Amino acid sequence: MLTLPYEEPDMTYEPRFGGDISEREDEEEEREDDNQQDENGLPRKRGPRRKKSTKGRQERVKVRRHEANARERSRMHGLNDALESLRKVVPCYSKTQKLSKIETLRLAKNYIWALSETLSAGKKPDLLGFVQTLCKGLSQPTTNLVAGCLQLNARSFLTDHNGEVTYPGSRAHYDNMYPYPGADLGTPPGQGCSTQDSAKPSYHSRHYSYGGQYYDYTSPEGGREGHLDGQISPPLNFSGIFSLKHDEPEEYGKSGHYGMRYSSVPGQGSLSSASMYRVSPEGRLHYDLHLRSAGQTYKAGTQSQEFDTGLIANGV
DNA sequence: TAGGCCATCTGGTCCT
DNA sequence: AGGACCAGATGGCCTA
Repeated sequence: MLTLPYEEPDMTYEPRFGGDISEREDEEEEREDDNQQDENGLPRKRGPRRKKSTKGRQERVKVRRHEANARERSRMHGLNDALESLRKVVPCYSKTQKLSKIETLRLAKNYIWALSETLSAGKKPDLLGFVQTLCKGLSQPTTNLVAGCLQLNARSFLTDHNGEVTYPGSRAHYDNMYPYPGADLGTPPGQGCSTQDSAKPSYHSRHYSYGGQYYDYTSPEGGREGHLDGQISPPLNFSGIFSLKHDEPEEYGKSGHYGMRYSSVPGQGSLSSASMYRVSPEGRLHYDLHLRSAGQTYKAGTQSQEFDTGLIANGV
């Protein structure tokens, strides 16, 4: 929040701007400080000489304070800009429902951790585990937001009272929770936060697949995939596109960028036997892993080149 | 209305 | 000396 332009704070002194204060006056006052006794007549202590406060000095102090305030504002704006950039590359970016600073940092940390785990494991990630990692330590609203992006029921992976996620740890568990994708995925796009429990999807026709099962699901908007109300980039979307980041900030196209994308768009390429997901032909879950660093692009899932993490590499 | 979040000011500390 | 960085204080805005 920006407040009104800076106004002069009340000072205990009253500097006069524009006053005719000369350096000579200060020099004279500094000479006064050379006095061997303090104001109580006691011998002057060692240490930096206390300069007598004058209007000119007060004015300069005030000006410096003013400038320091401006620098501090600028510095904080830069910090906030960086934080905004971070918001755009972590899952669940929303212009209308911005993550708080602390939640952004937590989610970013979890995101990095989850991606690292995925890479080091060298096998397909368990979605539920991935999301649980993402949501670890996050507040309930943010957890709901992530759930909304994924269109999962947050209750299924909420943390316990100790702040630890309760992780069922099995695909069977997940399948039991969601025997049918519309049954309790609950949250239609755009209602991911806090309203998901009450949302009853009755509009399923889009292809949906996970864990070898194949479903059908359609967004209430009539097919605009991944559309969330105000969420211009639902990076984690479970309703046809599972995308950890599907709009890429410009700056990350220029420099290094890590991103993952899952897509079920038919005809966008199939997976090899070593692919992350294999589903029905109509709803192939396309998995991409983009690792862009120093101008290089690593893409997994569309070609049959082995990537040393176990993923399929392309363009290496 | 309380609590959360935020922007800003401010003074202290450290570094160049 | 001056700038960067930091943390505490303060007050405004928003939401449950």
